[in-house]
Amino acid sequence: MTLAPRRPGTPRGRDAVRKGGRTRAAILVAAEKVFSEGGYRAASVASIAEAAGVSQQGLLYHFPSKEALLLNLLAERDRPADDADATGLAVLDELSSQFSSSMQAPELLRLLTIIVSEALAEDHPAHLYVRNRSADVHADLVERLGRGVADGQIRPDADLDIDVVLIRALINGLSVEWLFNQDFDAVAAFDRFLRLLRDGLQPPQ
Amino acid sequence: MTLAPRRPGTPRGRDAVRKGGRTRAAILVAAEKVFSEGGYRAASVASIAEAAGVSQQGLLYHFPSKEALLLNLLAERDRPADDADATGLAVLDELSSQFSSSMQAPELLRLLTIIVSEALAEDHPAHLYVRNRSADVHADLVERLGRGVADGQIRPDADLDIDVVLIRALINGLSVEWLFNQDFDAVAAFDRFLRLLRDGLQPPQ
DNA sequence: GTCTATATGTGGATAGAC
DNA sequence: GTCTATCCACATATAGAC
Repeated sequence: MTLAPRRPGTPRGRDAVRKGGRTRAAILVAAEKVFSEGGYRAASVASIAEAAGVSQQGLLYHFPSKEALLLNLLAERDRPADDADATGLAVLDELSSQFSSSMQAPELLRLLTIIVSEALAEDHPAHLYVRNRSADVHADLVERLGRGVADGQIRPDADLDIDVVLIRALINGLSVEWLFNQDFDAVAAFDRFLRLLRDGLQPPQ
Repeated sequence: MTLAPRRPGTPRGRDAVRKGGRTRAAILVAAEKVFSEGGYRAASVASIAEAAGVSQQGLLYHFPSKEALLLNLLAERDRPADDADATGLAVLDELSSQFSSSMQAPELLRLLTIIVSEALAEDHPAHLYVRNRSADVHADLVERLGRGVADGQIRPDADLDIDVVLIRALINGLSVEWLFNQDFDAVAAFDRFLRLLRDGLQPPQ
């Protein structure tokens, strides 16, 4: 629908194309779908191209390699929640609602969950990405929970590093379990854990 | 070293070969190693054969396909602990020591952990295996914990299905975390969780 | 920007000799 | 039981036309 002429390669100044154009967006949608089915290795560039409605080489014009496609996809979809700013025990409530939200986008959840385990291999294209992402999330949670120690909401002898590992491990493990078998209430299970943890964090009265 | 003649295909009656011969055993050892690195899909039959010291076709004489190799490996290595017979809250202590033991065999732990997520895909050769194995473990834990309800050790309103999901999800999640980064004490983290859970299971005094 | 054609590699599995 | 030789499907990526 663009009537004015435009030189190839020129960045276009309209909303619809602000992030790189229709085709590129369609490829990312297709990549999310196909990568989420069986991870990076099981997916082929051709199948993603087909799902996006372009040829394989049309795809490779926008992303120079399969690896670059995955990394761009992660950078674009795996955004940290920008409203994650609770501190102290309120972090636990925030985690509950974030977990609940993540299950409203099962395809993205499945993509991220599968990639984490697949990326255990050091030669996996997302190995460093997952490692850094985990470390960032960990440090952020420890820091924000830690502010609850300062104001006496959390007992001073709490080992927040261990508890944050528990939180992150459980989110990952429950996601796997839920992706395998959706007839249990993963949010209720997570909330059960958060109650147990809260009881363990509160100072003795 | 077998001096007596032996017809091909005849089952041999000696200890060293009770389970199928040296070559077969060497192939299973190699398969455990290679599959544990990056899962089923990333492994090639040729690389397993090379690690076992046979040709690819020598391997395929013993296992008719890559898929059969994985399934045989799982059937042979993923044995349930035969001394898992605790009941009530003692199940939690048993789980702690089982988890600790599993980390003494990091290669097997890595194999099993990676396969679980990889097998989320319905066309994965181990999909049904993992599904059934999880269900069996789940039912067994619920049953043995449940006997603690009968004798008043565990509060009668406990939701053991949810708590067993937490246990299994956490074991998987902590395994992933530990395989990524071995400089934290995964057993201490698991024990911390088990203490929280125990406090939540005990009847109000 | 998107395509056809193709280079190049690697995978799993079969046939048949020894 | 183990090997060599080979087949065939499929994968990623490049070259170049339009």
